[in-house]
Amino acid sequence: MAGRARRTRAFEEVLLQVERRIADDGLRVGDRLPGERQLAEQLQVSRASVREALRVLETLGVVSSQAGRGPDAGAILTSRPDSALTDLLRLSLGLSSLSLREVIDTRLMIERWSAEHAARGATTQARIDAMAAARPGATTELRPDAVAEARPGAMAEAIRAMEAAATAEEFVEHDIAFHVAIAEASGNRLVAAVMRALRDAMRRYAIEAVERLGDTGVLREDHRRIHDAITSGDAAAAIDAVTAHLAHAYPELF
Amino acid sequence: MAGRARRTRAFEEVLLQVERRIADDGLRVGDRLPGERQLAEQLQVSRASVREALRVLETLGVVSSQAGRGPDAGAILTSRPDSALTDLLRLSLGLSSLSLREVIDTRLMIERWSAEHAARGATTQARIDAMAAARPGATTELRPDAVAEARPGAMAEAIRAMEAAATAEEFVEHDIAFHVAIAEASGNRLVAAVMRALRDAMRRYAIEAVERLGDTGVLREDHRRIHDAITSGDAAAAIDAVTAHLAHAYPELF
DNA sequence: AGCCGAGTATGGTCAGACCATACTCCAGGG
DNA sequence: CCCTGGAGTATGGTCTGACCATACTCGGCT
Repeated sequence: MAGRARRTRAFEEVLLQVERRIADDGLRVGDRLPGERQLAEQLQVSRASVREALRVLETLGVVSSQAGRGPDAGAILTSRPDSALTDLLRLSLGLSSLSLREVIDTRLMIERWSAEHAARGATTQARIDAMAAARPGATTELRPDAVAEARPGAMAEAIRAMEAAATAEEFVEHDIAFHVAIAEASGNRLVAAVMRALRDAMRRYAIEAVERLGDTGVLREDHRRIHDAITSGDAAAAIDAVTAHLAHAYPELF
Repeated sequence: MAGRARRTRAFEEVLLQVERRIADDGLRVGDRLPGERQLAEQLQVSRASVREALRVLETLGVVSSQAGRGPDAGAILTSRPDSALTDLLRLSLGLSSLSLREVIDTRLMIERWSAEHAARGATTQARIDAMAAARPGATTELRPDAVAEARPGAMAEAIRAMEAAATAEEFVEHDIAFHVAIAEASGNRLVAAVMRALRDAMRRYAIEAVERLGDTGVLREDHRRIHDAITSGDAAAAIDAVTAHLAHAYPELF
């Protein structure tokens, strides 16, 4: 080893091996990884190094650890990229390595895309409803076989909740639910995950924006327009509506 | 603690405290965190727990650790969300929790947006060139104060390199560089980071697609069209060109 | 049959040691 | 005076071994 590139750390080797094992053994969500002690012995590293690798995988939303015994214990493969994305964006914003402007521009891109595709998909809403009926609960887990994560009534429900919201915090909470529902209705889980992460990371700024605005009437009216456009399958109107909505929410950036 | 929610682990507490310290002390990229031993004593946890937290932050691209002594040693705050995004996407694809279709649809969204904004920004290219002249090197670090990461000649350079590529791997390498350059030319670092992550995570599939295609003539012609549209500031043409390009690269998905 | 406690496998945490790395500083020679 | 080389040291990287907390498993007792 010439030494100009840092020697691979032990936990990185574990990471590689675990990823290779996932690919080679065709491991799927729900499968279990070997225990920390066993993995340490197999890979000839200390348990501490194995733990660091598992912590990384947990951060990336790939595994979930559970103490105790039985089928649910140990490191289980999962798939929740949302929280990793959220942490990433929140910390990047905190370090000012991303400007609010860039984040909101990105959000506008995603909102327009989501609204368009949600509207286009509205014609097949009946099919989605039928599949959604089989959903076990409000799990946020991304499941490989799910065709759509969309909860049919989620958008309307969020609109109602916003009417009843007493504080900016409450309002923003349901506002996030509304916009995430649109992204989920687009049928693309990656886009939905990014939307969720963006909104979670921006929560603080959204609350400030609402407080600065004072009256949420304009925003609520926007939501109704967006909802109507999507449910009636009018993609062009949906795009216009979300664009106007963002301009209303962040007038200083437009 | 009622116990229904798992007790916070030690490293999570460290994570919270470090993030709080970043916010409260106004730490910026380049600043140093206390050493592992010192942090462990301050927070009354073991060094192993501190290390697990640092590993998480490193995964999220927020810190970078360097052994030894001096100003560059220790845990330094950085901002490289790209690799975290890449790992996230690659592992999600590996676990089949995201379909290739979803990833490519997302890519199309970003490509269209990037091409459009890169074309719009082409008129201010002279200004960007001037700022780029002051760039120290080809660092991939996201710097807070950078207005644009765009390297002026990057697109043309990648096009030339693709002409000379002998293998699918080589071709894809420069293809990635080309598309990332477009995203960087849009001036939005978050979008550029997502593009880079998408392409890195998809590298394997892109190589397969190129091999399946056999002849890269169509793709190379597309690249020229895209480049021309962007440099001439024709946003509509740029959008059309990238859309056609993606359809050529993945005919089976359109 | 049912319940309850011992056993045990699993992750969570800690303490302490040692190694590798890379800068700092100072003594000695040129 | 400057330069060079080695000792000193602060930092991350790794390992060992221990103990705790949790939660299932199993067997024996009622």
